Amino acid sequence: MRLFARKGYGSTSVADILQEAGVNAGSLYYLYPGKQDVLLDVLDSYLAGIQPMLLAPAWEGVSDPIERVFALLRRYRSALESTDCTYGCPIGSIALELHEPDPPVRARLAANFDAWVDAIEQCFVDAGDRLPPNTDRRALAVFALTTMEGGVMLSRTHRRLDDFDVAVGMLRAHVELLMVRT
Amino acid sequence: MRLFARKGYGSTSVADILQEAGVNAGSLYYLYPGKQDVLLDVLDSYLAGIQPMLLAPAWEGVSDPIERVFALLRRYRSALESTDCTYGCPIGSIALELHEPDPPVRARLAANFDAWVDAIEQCFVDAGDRLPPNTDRRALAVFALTTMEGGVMLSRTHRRLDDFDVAVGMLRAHVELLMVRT
DNA sequence: GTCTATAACCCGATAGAC
DNA sequence: GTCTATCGGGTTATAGAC
Repeated sequence: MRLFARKGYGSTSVADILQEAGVNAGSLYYLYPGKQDVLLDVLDSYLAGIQPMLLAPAWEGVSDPIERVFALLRRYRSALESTDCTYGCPIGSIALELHEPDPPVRARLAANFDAWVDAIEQCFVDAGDRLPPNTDRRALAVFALTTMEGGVMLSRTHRRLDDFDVAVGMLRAHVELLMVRT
Repeated sequence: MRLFARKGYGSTSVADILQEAGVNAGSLYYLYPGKQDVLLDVLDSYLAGIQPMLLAPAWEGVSDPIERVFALLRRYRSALESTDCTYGCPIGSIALELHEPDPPVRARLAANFDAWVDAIEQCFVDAGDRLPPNTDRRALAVFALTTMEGGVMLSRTHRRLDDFDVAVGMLRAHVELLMVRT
């Protein structure tokens, strides 16, 4: 998980994994048919960890549903900040690294995105009548994800937090415009 | 350019390039010191092509500056549509594929993003007083780029246009909310 | 289950003839 | 300038001892 996040899937060799794990080839291939199955396991772990490893820490002490959206985005900001903007979202990185069909991999990437969007959609649902009644809360959640992923991409490229902050700032402006107009 | 867009940089071998170009190794290495220099040249070509190859066709018959923003986004939608959502923005793909520092590559990716944002910023500037006077037009342009890149990422992963359309729809909603409030 | 050694292959890059 | 042939090294995966 650590290696795929830092170097991507293709640039991580099996030898890298063996060294990082302090294990020899025989052990890995005893557990996994091949390298791709390690990735599948990693992606399953991300999915299983969304609630306990991502949302729970991000939302500690934050009960307001709208603020929870931005508290989650702040987690990604912290990841960028603490790595000098070298990595943000590992799912997004692998998603754009994937060029072959690879259905099992893509299905798990999609499941991760879906779970993320589900959680944020629920925040906007919980916001209730603070948003106009006809608000498409699912669409807002998708928009939050595209904003985060796009912001991470630009910040990683420019090696500065600016673009991420600008994108999230615009998202907040949009949500606040919606709320004002209720 | 074609290969890097379809398969990414790492997954494109020099042999692939030679075959696609109908050329032998000696010729390529006579012109380029190595594979990475081919990428640099490709990225320079993208930059040089932004106006004639991307903006000009997108904006043919579209003079309204706000509509030009969405006409450009429609080009990316077409790219997704005509490839069954297998690729969208080649610059974004390479940007997230890049994990080493690689300053010369990153500088060119950044230059491509900057040129894109510059062009869209100019659209929002040209929109003049249709937007509130204190509108941060640069921020709006960055937001348009993150929306496109995030939308492409999700649509590629899900292999459907939905997420791209939702993200762009939200961006349009935001711009229209701004215009209504003038 | 874990080890070491290695098979089989593909990679980027080079040498040297023409 | 372009060709063919190949070098040296890294890749995933496997074989077989323990």
